[in-house]
Amino acid sequence: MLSNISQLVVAEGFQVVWNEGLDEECIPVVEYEGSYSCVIAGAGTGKSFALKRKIARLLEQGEPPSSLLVVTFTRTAARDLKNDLEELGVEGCDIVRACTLHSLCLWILSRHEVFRVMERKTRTLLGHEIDYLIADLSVRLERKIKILREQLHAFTSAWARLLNEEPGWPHSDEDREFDNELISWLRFHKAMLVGELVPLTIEYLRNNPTSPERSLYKHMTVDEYQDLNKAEQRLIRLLSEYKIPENRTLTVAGDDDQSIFVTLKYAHPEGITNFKEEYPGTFETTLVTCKRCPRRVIELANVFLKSTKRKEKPKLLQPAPNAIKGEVAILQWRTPNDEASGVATIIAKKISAGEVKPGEIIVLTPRKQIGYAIKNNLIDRGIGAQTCFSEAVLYSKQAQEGYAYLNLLHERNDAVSLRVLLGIYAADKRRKSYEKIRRHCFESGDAVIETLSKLKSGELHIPSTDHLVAPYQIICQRLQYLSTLTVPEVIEQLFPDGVDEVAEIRKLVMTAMEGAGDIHELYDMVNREITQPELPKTSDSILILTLQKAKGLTAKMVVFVNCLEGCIPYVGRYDSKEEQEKALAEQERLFFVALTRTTNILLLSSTGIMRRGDAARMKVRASARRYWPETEASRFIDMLGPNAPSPQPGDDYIRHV
DNA sequence: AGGTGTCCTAGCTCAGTCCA
DNA sequence: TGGACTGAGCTAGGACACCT
Repeated sequence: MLSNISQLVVAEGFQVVWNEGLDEECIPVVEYEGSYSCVIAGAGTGKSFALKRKIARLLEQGEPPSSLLVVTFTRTAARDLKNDLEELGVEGCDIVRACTLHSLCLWILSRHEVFRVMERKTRTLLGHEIDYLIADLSVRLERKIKILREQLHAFTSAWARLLNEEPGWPHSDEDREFDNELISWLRFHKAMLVGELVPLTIEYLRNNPTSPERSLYKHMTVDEYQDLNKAEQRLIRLLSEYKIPENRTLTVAGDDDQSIFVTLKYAHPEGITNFKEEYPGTFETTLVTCKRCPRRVIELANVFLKSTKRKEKPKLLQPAPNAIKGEVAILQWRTPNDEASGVATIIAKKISAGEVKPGEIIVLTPRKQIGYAIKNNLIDRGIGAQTCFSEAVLYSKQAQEGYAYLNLLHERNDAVSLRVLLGIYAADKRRKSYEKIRRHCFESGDAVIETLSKLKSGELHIPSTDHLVAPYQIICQRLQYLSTLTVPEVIEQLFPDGVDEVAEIRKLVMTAMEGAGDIHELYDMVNREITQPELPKTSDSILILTLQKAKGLTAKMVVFVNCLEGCIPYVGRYDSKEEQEKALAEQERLFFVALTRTTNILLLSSTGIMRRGDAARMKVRASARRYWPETEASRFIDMLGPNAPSPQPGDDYIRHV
């Protein structure tokens, strides 16, 4: 479809015919010229395609590309969008800003005025760095680590949900004390929490109504709007409501049925269903013709939506007129090992029969463990497979240490990395001594690095800080040495080959090195990869991923493994019934997303028994009293209705492939 | 002498594991 | 199902070093 259009563009002298390749349902989305439009688009209804066309139309009509902003949910989506626009051959598309909200905020905040005004720096803390923040706060506030963690969680969630703006938001003195100490630590270390990015950007924009960022973009497009939290939706509002330039437009698109980040990121899916109330005069379109899924899948997905009983009138999908019938099968295996090898066998058979290519297959799993098992089974059969879970690259102390040095080579004054290195191999992170130094810094106005240098030279004396001076000396020497080395030599020093603890980060750094000219570029790339990982671009291997990662993906064949009660739906422990209901609703949407990824084949697979220990670890519900208890297939499979294929033993299915 | 901080160990809790 | 075991992660407290 795309190649037709690019030919068309060339043939007609860079004039895209807007309705070419668009069905009737999507045309109004592209043509609408008013201020606000909201596209509620069911799975596979061509929402992204329509948005792209709208952008192309704006550019062709002479809107300057620098006045266009497209916010996507992942870096992968932003990259794909730009590639597709380029393929369309629209002039100026490379200048259009297509990025995630995260990087938009980083960009806005890192402009010099913002840093000065806010007295903050856009240096976000990673997971292990937060441990040091907590350790230091535990000295200051004399509270236990566990309690501080809870308070930190409450702090970020309140900001994400804009709770602090609601009247009557209960905020105890203890919480306020925590907030103050937290902010003080962050200011001192010139750092911020990822969760603060959006609230700080909001604060900046609100306090500076004439800031250039507010009038920078004339046409804004936000994809996956249902996955934004309240703060993020507020930010979009701030960026779009300023009167200059005139005739601004805001287009949001998404699907509340596919909102899967409510419990994970406090997403606010009501934002899209209530969009027209919040933005009066909104032109709302609902897309229901699914151009992705086969008839059989659409039929089952609709039955599922109805049986969740979440809405009086569920938004049902319509098959496209030319939709194929497709294939859906529900398989059951005896044990998890049988499932892993059976699924691999099916995939191998389908590939050798020429039905699908490896790059057209995705395996969805609610748990990593079975994902790894399937990957190994596929590789044993000579088929390329890649797991793609959010693995902590910085899980080991050595990796954290190397990363901190890399950080310091990039920015010598990075207080967070210095803090990490000072306490890294001490069980208590040398928090008490560090607190002394911090106190001195507050009184003298010196930075940590200056204080430590003075302590080292003997110019200054603070009792009980010798334990910090010794590591500081080592850090200085090491940095001195590292700065004389070339980039590849630095990598060999920090992340040596053959050391298990740094193998993961070494892989990442080596890939980044290919595109990096110097240590600063290397750091930028590594940091971006760690904070905003991208899906690998593969055409010849099977992707094995979690449901959250599969957001926005399409594949010819989708295998959903471990379809077990307890895995999906997984409802953790919640205090209130209300929260539990919310979690269940999200699991239903997750399952709906899984169902609607395929263009041809959908396999749902589960096992009959599982070792008790494995079941407990994976939170699978298992019958009692046995070492190999029986497991239950997910209740969601029953909710596919009487027309769903009946579950069959996996081995029977293999015989018929 | 008394205070402070580190290091070390014992002990606690919790979750997972394993078995009758 | 229930009870014993194990290991991880954390904390409390003692021994020790160092400072005032």
